[in-house]
Formats: sequence, structure tokens, C-alpha cells
Amino acid sequence: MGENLVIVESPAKAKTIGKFLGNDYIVKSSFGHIRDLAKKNLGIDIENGFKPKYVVSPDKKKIVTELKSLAKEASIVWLASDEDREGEAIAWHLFDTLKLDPAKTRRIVFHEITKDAILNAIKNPRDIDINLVNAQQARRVLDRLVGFELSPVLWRKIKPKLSAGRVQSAALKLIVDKERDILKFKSKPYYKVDGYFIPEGTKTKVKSSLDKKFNTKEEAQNFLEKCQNSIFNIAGIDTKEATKYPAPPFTTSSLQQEAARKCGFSVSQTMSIAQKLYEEGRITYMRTDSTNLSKLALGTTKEYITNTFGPEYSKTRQYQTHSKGAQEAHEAIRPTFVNVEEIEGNGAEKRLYDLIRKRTIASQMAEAKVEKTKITIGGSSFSEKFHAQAEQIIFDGFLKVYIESNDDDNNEDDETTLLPILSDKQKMIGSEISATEKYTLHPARYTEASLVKKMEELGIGRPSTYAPTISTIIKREYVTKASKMGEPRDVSILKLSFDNGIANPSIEEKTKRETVGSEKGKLCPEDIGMAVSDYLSDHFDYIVDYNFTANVEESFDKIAAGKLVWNSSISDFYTPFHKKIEGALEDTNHVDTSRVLGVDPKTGKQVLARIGKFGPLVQLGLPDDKEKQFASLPKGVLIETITLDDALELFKLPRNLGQFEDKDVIVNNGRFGPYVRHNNKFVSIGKDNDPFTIDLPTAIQLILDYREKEIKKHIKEFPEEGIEILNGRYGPYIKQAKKNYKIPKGKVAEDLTLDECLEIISQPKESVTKRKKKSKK
DNA sequence: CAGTGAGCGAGCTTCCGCTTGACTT
Repeated sequence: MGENLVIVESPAKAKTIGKFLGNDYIVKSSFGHIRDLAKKNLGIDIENGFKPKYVVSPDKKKIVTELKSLAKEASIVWLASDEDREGEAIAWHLFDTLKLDPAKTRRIVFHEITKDAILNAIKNPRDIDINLVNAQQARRVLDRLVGFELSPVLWRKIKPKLSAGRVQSAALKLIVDKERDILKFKSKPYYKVDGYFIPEGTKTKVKSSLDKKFNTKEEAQNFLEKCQNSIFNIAGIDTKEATKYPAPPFTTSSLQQEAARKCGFSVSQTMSIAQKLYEEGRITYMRTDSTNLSKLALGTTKEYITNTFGPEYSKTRQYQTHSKGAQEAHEAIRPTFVNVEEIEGNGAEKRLYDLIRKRTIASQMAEAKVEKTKITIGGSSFSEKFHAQAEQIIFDGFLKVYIESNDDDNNEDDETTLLPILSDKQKMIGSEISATEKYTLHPARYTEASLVKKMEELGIGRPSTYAPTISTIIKREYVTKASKMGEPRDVSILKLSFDNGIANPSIEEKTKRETVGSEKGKLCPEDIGMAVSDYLSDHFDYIVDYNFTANVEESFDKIAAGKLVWNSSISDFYTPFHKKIEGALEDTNHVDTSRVLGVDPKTGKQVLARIGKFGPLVQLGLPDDKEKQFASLPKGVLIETITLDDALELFKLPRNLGQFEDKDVIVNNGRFGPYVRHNNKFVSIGKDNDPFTIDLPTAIQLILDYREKEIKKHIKEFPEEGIEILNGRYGPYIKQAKKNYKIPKGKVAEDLTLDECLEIISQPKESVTKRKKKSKK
């Protein structure tokens, strides 16, 4: 048996390192942190210098006992967690929890998983850096204090089960602030002019756009009229050589962005695919903020490029990490074996691997050389200029492998065309000039990936938390991932055509219906998210401030350098913070989320929109009014954006459609969507019908369909015991007294006897409680 | 898988960062 015990954080890492180290070493993993603050009473003894109360996490008990017994037998225990704040703390927690003997314990670190790096680390052990550990304790305690004192304020002021925290509240604020910018934004029409010309002596049509945009149709018309009597010629040719550089290899954040743009993966999808690739030994670790590549990787990549494309395509580079607060404990994300072109696996895994591999290769390739040509076309009767651009690749370099994409999908002005060889002053023959009405677009909402990019820039959150943070704010219903329909607009197009270079005497005008400003899969705030963010901004502005993290990081750095005592630093923060919390709790009033929309002309009552117990609603009548009417807001409409007319429309429900079988047929909006009620039966009307327009015959048909389905639903029943066997969404099940029971595998629903049903019912419902417990953690 | 409403009880909810599983009701 091995005499040495090496403990790392990840099991996949343990496996690789185990191979390098051989039989004298047992390599085990701690699966990340093994202890955390107790959940009860904050887990912090505030009076006693913020002393943390640590408990072994329930899911880590097993691994801790295993490590304990292995450590007892080992002659040396090597703590090999990452070389950053969290990693140092993991080493210290292990040391403390496993009760290791200092004389037999070594702390080692390495940034890359190569044999050399690990052997070198073993030759150079050090002690646990307690200052760095204290910086982590400060980080942990601060986050707990902020989260567990701020959240209860929200429970009392807005709604139970809400949450606030240093990271999630800053992320939410980014989304809410963006929405406010959009609400403030006024879309303005303008006219963009495109000119198509044929250089004299050629047959190529050159597309160009005018350097001036017109605000009105008259101005655009005016310009086109000037073009009718104009001679066009080239007013300038500007040729420049430009260099394009490859992007650095992937970090977590940049991988999430590119995978979203190029493969359409969500942030969490990308991470779970990457996790799989990592476990299979295809790529290096996927949660990293570093763009660094190991010497080994640099060497093999260079060799690969030289052999595949030739030496002129190779250029070894090491990139600087620019992101705020980067800790660089790992390498960049790269393929473990760069010459493996394709891997086994499903389509998504193959695509992500390919992306990572090409990005890594490109990062080590020569820059591309391009020749950029800009031509300017002028007219004899106007001073504005048309511009066209072309780009010619002189040396492709890294472009052979990889082209980075960007977020601006509607940046038309940058488009380039192929240009024929031209000379200055050359005559250009008019072919078509058109002025198209466009609308200025509101700022773009965040996608998951662009939010991550912004968070990284601001230093908010870590590679391991980007995806979970987004899940949290979606789970709290602060934001949703939604697609926004654009607004339909009538767009005018003015067109001047030419016949053999001679302008038509008339300018043609057309109107086209277009949707302006539609967005897909964007993060949109909900009313509750806006209320929470506004409340926090009003009362705890410095916590949700984008610079809060950056500021506390500065303190953490000082603690790590031994220049600041961690608990006195926390105390400086806590004293004023806690005072504010107490102040906020003293005022027991709920946050007022209501907005008065106006007065209902029919009843003279006030109409307001607010957040109710079950979500946002509109209300006809003030709280004091005896008779009130409620309606919940439709999806995608905010309290801030709903109008009086929209609200009045909503109050038209419930509608009585008439009688069927001597009973009223009533249509209304329910918790689970619109429904028709008849004889105390509720029938969902589905997506194809609109509750505001549905008529009696359609409703009756829905009721009849429902009855037929009900009959099919009943497989068998034992009325004496009140037992029914029904056909449900997940197959047949047993129902008694409003409770449902699963039919065990291997039994046929139709053949069940009464005794068998009773037996199934008497058995404890294990699976349900088990599942609930698990999803809670 | 059930269900179509808007002031009661008691006790609970919640943070950020490390890591990887495990249910298909």
C-alpha cells in the first residue's frame, strides 16, 4: 500500500495525478469544500469576533471518514488543492477536520496537470498560508452576513422566500437597470440611403451606403431628387494593410459566450457538456479565469500547427488575463491532446470539443494580414458621400482555423463587398439608390452569456458560480428568459431606379410592414425582481452597487497579504450594515408596489396595478372599496408598462357566454391559464382559443371533448372504498381521497383487484418524500 | 398530477464557492 496520501479537489484530477505518481501515492479527492458555516443562527458568533461555526456538510461525511482513516495510515499527507483563496481554505479545513499532524502534512500547489509540474510541486512543499485562509473566511462570513440578514428583510417587506446576496443582487440590478434604459428609450425613425453603382468598364455592382442619415421622408426624397441629375464618380480610394489577432484560449466566461453564439447552448448546458468532456479526459478543467497554457500545451500545439499548416502559421503566445479579481489557479480551457481531431460522444459534446480545440490552436497561430479598401463615391449635385468597403486576405494565419463571433447581430454598416479593381475619379454608373426607413433600436437586453461577460468585467461572481447565479435569479422569479415580440411598423422605402445609367423621372414609394426590435431568449425582469432591486437600491445602495465586490476584494487582498486582520475588517462592515438592517425591520410596512393607472369610466373607480400574493395583478377599486375586481397581469406585461386600456380589457373577464343544458357557461382566466366553467367543471381552453373572443358553440364543444376524455380516463373503480384507477399524464395511477398512488412496475392497471389496490395504498409513499428532500438541498 | 383564487393559526424560507451526482414522478 502507498505511504503517501495526496488530496485534490476533483476526482477526475485525482485519477490523472494518480497515473503520474505511481504506486507509492494514493490520490484522493475531497469533492470541493468539505465544511461550511452552520445554517442555524447564521453560523457566526458575532459577539466573539465573528468566529465561524463550521460543520461538515452532510454529503461530505462519507468522504471525510474515508480520508480520516487513510490519513491515519499515511506517512505524509499532501494537501494539493488549488492555489487560490478557496483552495487554501479547503486545505486548511482538511487539515483541521482530519486532525492532521503538522509534522506529517505538506501543502503543495501546481497550476497545470502535467507530470513535471506535479513532481516539481512535491519537491517544493510549503505551509498552509493562514493569511490567505483568513481572506477566504472573511469572504465566506461576509457573504453569509449579507445574505442571511438581507433576505429576511425582503421576506417581511415584500414576500417570503425571496433572497438577496452580494452576487445575485448585483446581477439582478444589471438586468433591471437595462430594462429601465429600455423603458426610457424612445425609438426614432430615420432614413438610411443605399447606393448601387457599376464602375464604368466593368459589370460588377458595388453596394455602398451614404454617410448621412435623414430624419424625415422629405429630406430623403429631396436627396434622391438631387441624385436624379447627378454624375457619380470615385472620390477616393484608401487602401490599408491591417492585422488581425487571434483571441486568447477559453476561460469559463468566454467559453460560455462563444458556445451560446456559435452552438446556441445555454450557460448551464455548456458547463455540463464541458464537465463531461473533462471527466472523460478530453479537456482541461472548465471552471477557470485564466488564459494561460502549460508549457506542454504550448509545445504540442506548436508542433501540431507546424506539421499541419507549416511553420509560418505558428506563433507561440501567452495571453494576459484581464478580468477583475482573477485568481488563475488553473490553466485556460484546452484540449488535453490537441492532435485528437474528433472525439466520441453526442453531437453537442463533439461541437463543444471542436470549439475548444480550434480556439486553442488559433490562439497559437500567426496573425492574419488583410488589405482593407475603402472607396468613396461622390456626386456632382450633392456634398454627401457614399462609402463601400472591401477586405482581402493577404495571409490567412489563424483565420484558417477559427473566427470569433460577436454580439452585434444587426450592425449593417460594417458589411463588406467584393470590389473590382478601381481607379481614382473613375466614373460610376448609377444602378439604384434607395432610402429605407429604419428605427433606432433600444439597448439590447442581456442574454445569459452577455450577462456573464458583464459580471466578469465587473468582477462579480466566479467561474463556478456564473451558471448557478443565473439559475437562482430565475428560480426566484426575479427574471425570466423570454422572447420579446417586436413592434409592427409600417416602413417606407423610396427607390430611384436607373436605366442604363439614366435616372428615372419618378421616385417610387413603397410601404412594407416590418417588426422592429424583436429579441430571442433574453433575460427580462419580472415585477417582483424590479421591486426587490428597487428596494435594495433605495435602502442598501452600497451592497447592490457594482463596485461593492471590487471594494471588498481589496480588503480581502490586504488580509491575504497580512496587512489587515480579517475579523476587524468584517466588524467595520457589519456595525453600520446591521444598524441599517434593524432600521429597515423597524418599519413594518410592506413595500408599496402599486401604480395607479387611472379611473374606470364606467364605474368611476380607481384602477391600479400591484404585486399580489399570487403575482402581479390589476385591481378595480381601492382597498377601501367594498366591491373589487381582480385580474392577473398577462405574461410579458409589467406593472410599469401596463396601460389603463389594457387593464380595462382584462376586467372584461369573467364572461358569461350563455346557457348550456340550463347552466351558465363562464369563461375566465385562472391560475393555470384561461378556462371555461360549466356545472362546476373546469375545462382549460388551451392556447388556440382566446378567452376574450371565444363563443358559446366553441365552448360547448370544449366541454363535450372534456367529458369524452373523462370517460377514457377512468379505467376501473371500487366505489365502496372510494378507489379509482385513472389514466394520467404519466400513465395509470390509483386515486383515493384526493391522494394518488403509483402502480408498481410489473402490474397491469386493468387487472388490479381491490385487495391489491388497498395494499399499494397502505404502503408508505417513500419515493415522494425522498425526492423532496433531495431537491431541497 | 391536480387544479382554477386573493388578510389565521406554526415554522420555514435565505448567502457564495468549491465539487459531483441522480431522480424520471
